Amino acid sequence: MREYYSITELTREFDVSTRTLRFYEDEGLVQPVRRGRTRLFRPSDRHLIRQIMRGKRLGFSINEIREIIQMYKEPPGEIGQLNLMIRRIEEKRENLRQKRRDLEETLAELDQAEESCVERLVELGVNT
Amino acid sequence: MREYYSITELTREFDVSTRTLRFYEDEGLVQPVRRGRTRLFRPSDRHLIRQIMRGKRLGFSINEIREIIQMYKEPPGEIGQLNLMIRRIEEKRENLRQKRRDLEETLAELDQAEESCVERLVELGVNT
DNA sequence: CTCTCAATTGACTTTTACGTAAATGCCATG
DNA sequence: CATGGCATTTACGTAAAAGTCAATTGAGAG
Repeated sequence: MREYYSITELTREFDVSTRTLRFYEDEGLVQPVRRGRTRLFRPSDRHLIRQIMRGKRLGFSINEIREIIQMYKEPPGEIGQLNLMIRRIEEKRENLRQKRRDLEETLAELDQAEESCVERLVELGVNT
Repeated sequence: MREYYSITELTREFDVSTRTLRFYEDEGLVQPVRRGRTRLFRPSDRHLIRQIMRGKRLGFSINEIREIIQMYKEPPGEIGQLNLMIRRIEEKRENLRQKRRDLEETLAELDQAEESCVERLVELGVNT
């Protein structure tokens, strides 16, 4: 496992701009270490970026992504906090399950749409 | 089946503002008929709004939603257009399948996170 | 040391998706 | 008829998430 990644390496890997990665740093989503002023991203930062991109593709806002990332971290030590955390996780999961339903419905409708197109194509093919 | 819905009925049903529905009209996503200046939404408009909301929950932009809605419509009559449409639909489906993978991964990680919390809770419970 | 090139910082701009306010229309009800 | 309750239009505002640009800076090659 590599120890450090440069910012441009990661911009290439994830197809984002340096501006974006710095923005994520400003937002506290990643904390690359510094050698002088140069950012050195560790594997853990890289993994976080992967999770951020996933969140983005799913349409989560930066704040929501921040929340989700919080959940991946070490569980808190206090019982109240733990219960709160569990409740939040359950909420997010329900949210994701809703997205999954939306997704399946949309896929189903697109299947239908494609079928209509293919049928129409067959009709046209037959009439030629 | 109801013939018409008022704008406020729909704002309540979908929990959006009138501004939003008018915005969707400006964007050409719905075309309610008019009685005088008053908008009358038909069942088809209502169905479109449902699809729009689904798209939004999945993180699609207005433009992407517009594209998807295009796909649900009557297939075009010309062969070239049909083939193009089919290709586009396939692209969207691939896009959705990616989202599904993202979603499953995120759900899996949240499962893990919750488990960690519960374990931690058990430890604390035992030590008390 | 100088040159160069990538990296950084900070400021300003842009796009998307609405929110909000003001002024006004339409109409049923007391 | 005036009052309340939706509706409409026009216009300006705004938050999120970067994009863009300019001015520096630092580190390594020669």
